[in-house]
Amino acid sequence: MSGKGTTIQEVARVAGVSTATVSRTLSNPDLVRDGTKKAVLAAVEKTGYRINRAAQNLRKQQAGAILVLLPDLGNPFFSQILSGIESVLTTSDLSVLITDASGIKQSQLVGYFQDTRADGIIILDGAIPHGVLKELIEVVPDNRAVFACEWKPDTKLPSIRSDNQGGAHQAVAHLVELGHRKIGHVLGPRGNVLTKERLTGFERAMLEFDIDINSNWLIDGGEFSLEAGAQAARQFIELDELPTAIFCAADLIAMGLISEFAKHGISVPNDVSVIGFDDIAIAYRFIPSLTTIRQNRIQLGVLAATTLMNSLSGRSMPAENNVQLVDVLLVERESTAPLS
Amino acid sequence: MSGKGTTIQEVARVAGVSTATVSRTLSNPDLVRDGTKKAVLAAVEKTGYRINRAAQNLRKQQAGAILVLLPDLGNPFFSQILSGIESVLTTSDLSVLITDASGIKQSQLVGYFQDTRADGIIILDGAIPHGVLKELIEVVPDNRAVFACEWKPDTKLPSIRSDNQGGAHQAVAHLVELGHRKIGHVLGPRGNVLTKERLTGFERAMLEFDIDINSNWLIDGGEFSLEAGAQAARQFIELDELPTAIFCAADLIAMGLISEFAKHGISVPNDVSVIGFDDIAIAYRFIPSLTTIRQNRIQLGVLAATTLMNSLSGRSMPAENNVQLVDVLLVERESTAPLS
DNA sequence: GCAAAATCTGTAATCGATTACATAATCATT
DNA sequence: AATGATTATGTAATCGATTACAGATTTTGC
Repeated sequence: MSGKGTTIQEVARVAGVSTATVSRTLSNPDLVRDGTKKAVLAAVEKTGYRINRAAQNLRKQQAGAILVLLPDLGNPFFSQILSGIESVLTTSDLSVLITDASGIKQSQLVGYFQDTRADGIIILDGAIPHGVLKELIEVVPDNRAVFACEWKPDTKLPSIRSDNQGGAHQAVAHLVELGHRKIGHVLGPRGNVLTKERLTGFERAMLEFDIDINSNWLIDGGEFSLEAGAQAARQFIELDELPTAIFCAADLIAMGLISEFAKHGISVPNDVSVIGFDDIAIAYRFIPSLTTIRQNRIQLGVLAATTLMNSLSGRSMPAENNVQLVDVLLVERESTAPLS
Repeated sequence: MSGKGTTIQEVARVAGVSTATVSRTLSNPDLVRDGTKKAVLAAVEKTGYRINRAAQNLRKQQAGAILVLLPDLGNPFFSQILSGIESVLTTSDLSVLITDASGIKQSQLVGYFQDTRADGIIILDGAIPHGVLKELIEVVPDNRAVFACEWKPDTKLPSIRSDNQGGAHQAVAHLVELGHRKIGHVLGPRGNVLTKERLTGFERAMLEFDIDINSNWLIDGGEFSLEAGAQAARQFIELDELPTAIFCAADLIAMGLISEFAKHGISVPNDVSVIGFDDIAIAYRFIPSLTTIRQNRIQLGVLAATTLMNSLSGRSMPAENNVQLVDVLLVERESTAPLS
């Protein structure tokens, strides 16, 4: 009944068997005879037994938890990915530890593994410093880390990501279809892989559509944030000529840009069309509602968690350079319009 | 050097002392002589020893983690609170487990304590069902749970919350100051404590300013979400007369409302002023930028974590019905304007 | 310099589950 | 019914840290 502090010994006593049998019944039922099994389960029920994770973890030399490393807990982009991760991991007995890379010291990160607080890690932050990652990989076996969303090009950890190039390409294609040929691009953080991929997709599309890239219209946002977009808007305004359409590397950038444009009397989409990337929740309700490239964030989370779980349980060894690409989707809304 | 799997035994051997001394040096240095201490620390350094948490937790009968229960991981409102919580707990050796109430079954929640995966819990979800909470309180000692942001009126757990009534009052006062007297209110989820408090603040202010409340303008949003706001807008539009100002129980509601108004040609703040509650990041960049009541989310998180930590470590017993009220702040932006 | 008090350190039990190995029970075969 | 093969269960060591208790060492007071 009480359940308070019942141990496996207690259950064994009640069921009239040894602790070994109780343990087997619970974790490897095939090994025990039906009658015994029933007796044990009855005893478990009666005593309200719950396993002691600390003891189990100590014995099995595991942590029972996986760590999720976010670049920024404050960015709404990540919450749905977390949902996806959670939904997978809670079906197993793994807990989810979440930590914010911004505040963390590198030794802390490695520490999670060294003192067995985490069995694996999902890295959502491609900006993780080289040194930290190197140290991490020394301590953490290959099969215990995966990248999701972002990644580091020169590592061989598995990576789950959206089709960023394809998305950027779709964005440009959409703008071209609307008649635009004066197209700008606000990039994300310098050096970020997503920035690079989306830029590559942008360039490929421009080449394909035979449009010259005007380097004045290629603006370095510096980060995936509202303020980065606002800052980019100010830079655009200083120019002699504005593009007629702008592809932003993130929804937050796009919204910051549109907002700052609005403050200067530049109207989207009348004066300029803007397309974002991500499709965060607010995009649909922004004014104007934001045309964007939707990332399937739930699926990114689910795949990352599944990949890690499988590889932890040894069910499938991750291939080196194993990349899972998740499709993106153009969502047409009101921030883009035909060239008038 | 390696650090891989060095145990306290190894350190003891290297330092030429017993494991007891190593343990004491690390967790209770006052008990050991300076010379010995130095030798032990040198050995720790040399071997790269990291404590094994599972072993420590087992022996100390603790989990080394606290659980944060969110109503909805997808809501950006919570991320900063998490930052606050994290910042406090990582300074101690506690890990942060995060879980989403929406998907969780009640037994799972209690399970975190029964199998010693969590030492304490921060509940950010006042909508937690009565049954679950009751069960939780039976299992979890009083000093191991705190409410943050939301709470249940009929429990005596400590609670850290914003001054919701005061905030609502400020919101109305702001509107009245701008000359408005036809004031509406979009409520949050039915039965939610925040909804009630903010409604009470609204009513108190209206009474104080001697304005009758028009029940047509009191609209039940149903949840704290963009769609709730949009739905409320549609209800307003059906009415014979619109209020000149609307206080929304959350920023998301306000933005949904404004967005839907815009789709119907109703302009904010020209046709109607709108004020929100929370001051989430996007509020400043929404078009129009949103006048709102700012909650100090970081501080809410910090206080919640600090309160729980103190009470876990026995440093301060939480008083029953211990409520810490955090001040809110009116942030004037462009979604409210003088009555024309 | 010596006894008593105070401080430091070591021995070994303990936390609760898992599992290698040994033993017991059951089954299959002739 | 006897044998060997198979399956089920029990015994006890183990994971790595903490801590009660005892024993050793140092300090204090005179």
